[in-house]
Amino acid sequence: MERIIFHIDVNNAFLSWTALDLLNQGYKYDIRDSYAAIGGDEKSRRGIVLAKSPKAKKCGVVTGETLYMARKKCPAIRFYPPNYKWYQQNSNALFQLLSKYSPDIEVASIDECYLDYGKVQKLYGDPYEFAKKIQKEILDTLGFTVNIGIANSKLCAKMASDFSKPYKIHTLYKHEIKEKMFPLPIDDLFGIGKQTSAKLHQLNIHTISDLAHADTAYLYKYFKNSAVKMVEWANGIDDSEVISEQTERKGISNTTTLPRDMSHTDEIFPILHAISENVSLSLRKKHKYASVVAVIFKDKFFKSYTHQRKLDNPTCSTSEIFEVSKELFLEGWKRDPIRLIGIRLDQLTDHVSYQASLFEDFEEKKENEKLDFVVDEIKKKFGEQVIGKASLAENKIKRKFD
DNA sequence: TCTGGGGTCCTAGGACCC
DNA sequence: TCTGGGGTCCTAGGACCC
Repeated sequence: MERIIFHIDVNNAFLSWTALDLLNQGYKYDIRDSYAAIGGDEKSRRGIVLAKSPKAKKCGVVTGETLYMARKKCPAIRFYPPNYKWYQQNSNALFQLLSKYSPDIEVASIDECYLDYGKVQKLYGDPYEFAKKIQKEILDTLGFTVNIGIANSKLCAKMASDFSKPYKIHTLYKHEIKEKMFPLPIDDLFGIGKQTSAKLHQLNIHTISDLAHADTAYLYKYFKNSAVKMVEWANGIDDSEVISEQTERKGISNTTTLPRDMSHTDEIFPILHAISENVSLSLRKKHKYASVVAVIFKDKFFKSYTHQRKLDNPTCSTSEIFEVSKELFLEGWKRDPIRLIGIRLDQLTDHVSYQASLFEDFEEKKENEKLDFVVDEIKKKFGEQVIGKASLAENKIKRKFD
C-alpha cells in the first residue's frame, strides 16, 4: 500500500513565536506584518539573521546574513533577540497537539515534523481535508501558521511543504513529481547544499530533472557513494520511515563566539570552564557518560578545527571534562587568535564500567561525581544567576570532601 | 561595527591486529 | 630479501540540516 506522509513546518518559526511573545506582553502590533527579523547581538559578534518577516524578505533579506547587510537592504527593519526557551515551549505545544491525532510523529527539528498519515487515514479520511483541519486548529489554538506537505515519502512531503508560503498545503504525490519537482533548480533539492550544487552546475546539471536523468556511474567519479542517493532523491525516491520514538542523542556540544579574538589561556580557560559546566550538566541531566571529548576551535579566518581524545573511562564529571579540555586545547591550539571555542562530547553511554587503572583513584572519582550532582541541585534551587556563588560553594564543598 | 549554535552523517588515512 | 589483505578503531575534516 502506498504511504501517505505529512510534513508540517512552522512558517517563520522564530519570528512568529517572538511575535506572539510580544503580543502577550502588550505589544500593539504584530511584527509578522512589519519589517522585522530575529537576530543575535552584533556587539558580541552574533549578529546574523535567524528569521525574517515576509516584508523583510521582499527587501532581499536572507537568513544567515549579517544584521549589517540586512539593515543596508532594508533600512526600516527592526531586530529582535531570540528566546529559545519560549520557542521550545511553542514547539512542544505543536507536537502535543499533533500527537492527539497520531502517535506516528517524527520530530525533525524545533519547528518541523513528519506524520505518518497512511496509518490513521481510516480514522480521518481525505488527507487534504484533514491537513486543512489541523492547520486551522493550530492557528486557532496556538496562534501561528504552518505549511503542510503531503506525499508518498518523507522527502517529497518535505519538498512539498516548501513550495509556497505561508499557511499553504501542497501535495507532491508520485504522479506529480515530474510536473511539480523536476522543473525546480537543483539547489532546492533537500540534501543538496552550496558545495554540491556548485559542482553540479559545473557539470551542466541545473534542474532536479537534469539530476534525475543523469548517469549515476558518471556522477560517481565526482561524488562517490553520495551520487546514488542524490539521483534517487532527484527522482523522489526515499524509503525512509517515520520514526516516532526519539532516538538517543549521539553527542552534546556547546560553543561560544568570543566577544573578541583571544590568544591567552588566562582569558580562554575560564570560558572553557564555563563550557565544561554546561556540557557536563546536560550530560548528567540525561544520566549519560561521555567517552570522547573534543575541543572545537575557530580562528579569525573562520576556519574551524577540532582536537579530540577517547577516554579510558567514560565520565560525566565537570572537573574531569575541564581538565581534559585544557589538555586538548594546549595540544590542538595552533597558537592563532581564537574567535570561537567549544566542547563536544561523543560516544555517550548509560553507565560506566571502570577500566582497571593503577593511576586512578576510584573513591575520589565517585566523590567528585556526587559533588557534581550536589552542585547541580544547588543551581536548580537558586537559579542560574547564582552560578558564581554556586562556584564558590563548589570550592568550599570540595575542601570539605578533601 | 560582517559572518550563531546545535546537531547528524560520511569519508579518508593511519594504527593495529589477525 | 621481500612483503598479503581484511577488519576495526581512532582521529580529523567536510557537507548538510534547521
